Amino acid sequence: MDKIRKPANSSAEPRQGAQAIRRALAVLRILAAGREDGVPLAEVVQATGLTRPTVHRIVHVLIEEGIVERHGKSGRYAIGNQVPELALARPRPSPLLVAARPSLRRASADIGDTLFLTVRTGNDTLCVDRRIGAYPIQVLSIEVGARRPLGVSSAGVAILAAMAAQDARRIVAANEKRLDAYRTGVATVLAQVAAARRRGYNLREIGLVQGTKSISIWIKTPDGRPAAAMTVSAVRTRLGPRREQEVVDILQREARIIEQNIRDGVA
Amino acid sequence: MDKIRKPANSSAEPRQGAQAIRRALAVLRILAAGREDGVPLAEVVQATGLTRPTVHRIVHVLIEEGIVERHGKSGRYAIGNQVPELALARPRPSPLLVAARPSLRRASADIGDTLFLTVRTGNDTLCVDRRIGAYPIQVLSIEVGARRPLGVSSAGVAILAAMAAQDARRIVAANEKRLDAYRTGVATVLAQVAAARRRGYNLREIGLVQGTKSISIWIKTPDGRPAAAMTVSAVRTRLGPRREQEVVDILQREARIIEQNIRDGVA
DNA sequence: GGTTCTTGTCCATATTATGGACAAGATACG
DNA sequence: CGTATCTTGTCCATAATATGGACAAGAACC
Repeated sequence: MDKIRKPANSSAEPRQGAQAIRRALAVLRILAAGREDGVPLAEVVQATGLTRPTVHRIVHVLIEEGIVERHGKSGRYAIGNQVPELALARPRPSPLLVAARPSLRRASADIGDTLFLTVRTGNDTLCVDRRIGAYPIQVLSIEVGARRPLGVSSAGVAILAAMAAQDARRIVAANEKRLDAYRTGVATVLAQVAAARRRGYNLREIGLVQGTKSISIWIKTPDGRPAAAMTVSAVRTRLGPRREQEVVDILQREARIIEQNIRDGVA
Repeated sequence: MDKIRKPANSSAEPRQGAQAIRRALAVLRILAAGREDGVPLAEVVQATGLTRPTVHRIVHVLIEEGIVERHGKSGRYAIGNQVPELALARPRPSPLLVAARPSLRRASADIGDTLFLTVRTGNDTLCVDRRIGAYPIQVLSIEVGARRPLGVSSAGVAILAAMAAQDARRIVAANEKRLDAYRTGVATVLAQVAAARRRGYNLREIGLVQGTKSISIWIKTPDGRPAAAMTVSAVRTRLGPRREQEVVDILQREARIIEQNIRDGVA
């Protein structure tokens, strides 16, 4: 009699026996979003959906291990020294960054406004590169290292727009608890995603900073899933309809080149 | 009736309720020592002292979470992309690095041989900076990011020599299982530590690479505990007794300056 | 086509992590 | 200066989780 076997863990069904580790990582990712300033315990509780004793325990164990630090005055929790230390084990920049570098240089020179490269990491977006353009007014709101729930930033909406609608919905739903903090919600995000999907790129008329406008173009890996987005942010007056189209053309051209580089294994 | 309270967790008694998380971190640190190439499962088992099913489970959960990667061909496990991503949350270089930078520049210029800055992290040493000197023959064996059990590298011995003998013994004992891989052992290491303590710095006549010689000077934090070491490595012929003393003088001068910078909070 | 590696999986079990409830500081307010 | 309202910290009985012994399946080597 044949035994019925599970299909050899085909990367979808979650492996069990490590709840605590997964939770610790969820906590870490929330702390990462707080950058240097860190995050108060209550906010970690809210964002992860875990109970307070659990978060407290996890965070304090991570402190003992040097993975998390606590800011003296504020009592906020932040990513600790050991994390960059562990990161040193990977000396080389990510393949994506290598593939994108020449394009970023070119596009930044051609456009002259601030250019961001934002990757998807789990349910977050993470800004991994920023190029300042030649034009004297630059939008510098987002810094390298900035991490947000997918759906909050212009780049995040673009990335969601480039995946199957169902996947996008699942991710946004998973981020629901975290969206409040950014004054948005599941419905708003999904509407933006739908609009971006129709348009072929994402346009944000009202940036996080008043009077700015952003254009985001997605970048897909060979398997067809979006891995990143390039975003141009500028004061609104710099991005009239005509120039908008110019910028979109440049970004789309470069996005295709980056995708080609990834396929060719330029890394 | 007064309740007897534990002394408010004075940083020594280990907090419990997170065995799995601690184990996962132990695994990560071993993987970090493997750098890009990674580490086979069996070696992680050996180094951590955990059972194989446990390590297997931990490692695979970390893969699902993107914290660990697996190298296609070799099947070795290595630190994954998400770790540097998390590290981006700490944009600023460590205070120690800031405090040490000018001294490294000066010492490298004065000495002309390869200069390393190595920090202690847990029970490991981690090379965080390397300066190539002007002399045409340079010892480049150790790279930035290299991680070893405390006691294996010249810098590690120096750091152990600068702490209370008892603490040093405890750390070396904790690393016992990992020392085999480097062809050394508890007794050898402790002998080297004792010699370095007497001398005031560490001297290694036979470097990991044949025909090289290393000098390591420790750097202490204001609380008196060693946090790092500066090491000069050169071909043996470059470091006769006279020049050895010169190099030691320079390194010791700069070590004191770095310690002063740390005290003054130059960061 | 065995022999010896290393890696992967299963599952009963004991150990561990969990979270409700309570406590203690901090900060604001009348 | 008391008390109300936060946020953070701790305890401990209990359920649920992680554990590891035993077995299985690939690789690699001869």
